[in-house]
Amino acid sequence: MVPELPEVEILVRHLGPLLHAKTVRRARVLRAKVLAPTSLSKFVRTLRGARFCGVRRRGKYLVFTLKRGKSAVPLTLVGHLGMTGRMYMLPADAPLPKHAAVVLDLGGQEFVFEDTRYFGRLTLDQAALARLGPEPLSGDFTSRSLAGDLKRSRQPIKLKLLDQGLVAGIGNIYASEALFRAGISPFKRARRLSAGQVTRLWRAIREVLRNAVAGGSTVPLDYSGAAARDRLFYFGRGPGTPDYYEERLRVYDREGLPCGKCGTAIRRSVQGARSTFYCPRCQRG
DNA sequence: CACCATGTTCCTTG
DNA sequence: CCAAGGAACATGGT
Repeated sequence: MVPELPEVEILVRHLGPLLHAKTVRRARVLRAKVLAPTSLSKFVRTLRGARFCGVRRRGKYLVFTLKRGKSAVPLTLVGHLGMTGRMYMLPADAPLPKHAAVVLDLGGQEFVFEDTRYFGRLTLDQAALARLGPEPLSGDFTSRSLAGDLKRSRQPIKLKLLDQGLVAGIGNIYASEALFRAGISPFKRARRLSAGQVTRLWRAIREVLRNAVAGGSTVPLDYSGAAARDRLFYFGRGPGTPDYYEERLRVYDREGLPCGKCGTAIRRSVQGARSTFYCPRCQRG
């Protein structure tokens, strides 16, 4: 499962207390690509001796704040998990994972950023944050602003929801889920949504994301992915157990299975080279 | 072996 | 200038 806003939110809450007040003794970079555009030497130089003071989330990004010595200006480290990224404290005397990209020595503990596909980032560059639209769970994201932004787009609404400049943090999974919840066809052009549909979509986006955060908060998690199933991103103890999070997804990856509302088989379609899942009966118009 | 999945950036096209 | 579409990235799984 690829991390989206809820998964990053859960991770940030988990990491906050673990990193707080820890000092970076040394930064080891095994894949300089994930630092881009920051250079390896600048990254290592800047982080050495810096002390974590906060972690927050913006869209799907993790934003770490650190301070060096007595300097009043905090420095910012921006992380993104891409598709397969993981961040966690390496268990004592565990070997480094095969695709470890960055390891921060915190003195007796090691913080690891691993990423099999290396699409993720851990960088001093903040440019990506400036391109993000409003936080969906904040007051900046309103039904009115959403309506205004959708009016300017001819894209199918499913694709538009993936635009991080429209609203930050929705990915392929929750885009399908929000549209199902709102009862809107993924193929409908953004500008063609009625006022009522925009309001329903706005509400559905917030509910779907909030529920996922709540779901992930109440379940035992495995942040490293070392277990047979990665519990951070499956949110549960595995297939067949009551808390298995994927079972709470209503349409994503459920092609051919009956819709929970009407029993019609869920369909899969491809939009912009990505899978879209929807109920052809509940999501007309 | 060929091909797919997938978020973001970059490049091209309209 | 802006919206939109598609390739590229990297690796493991099918």
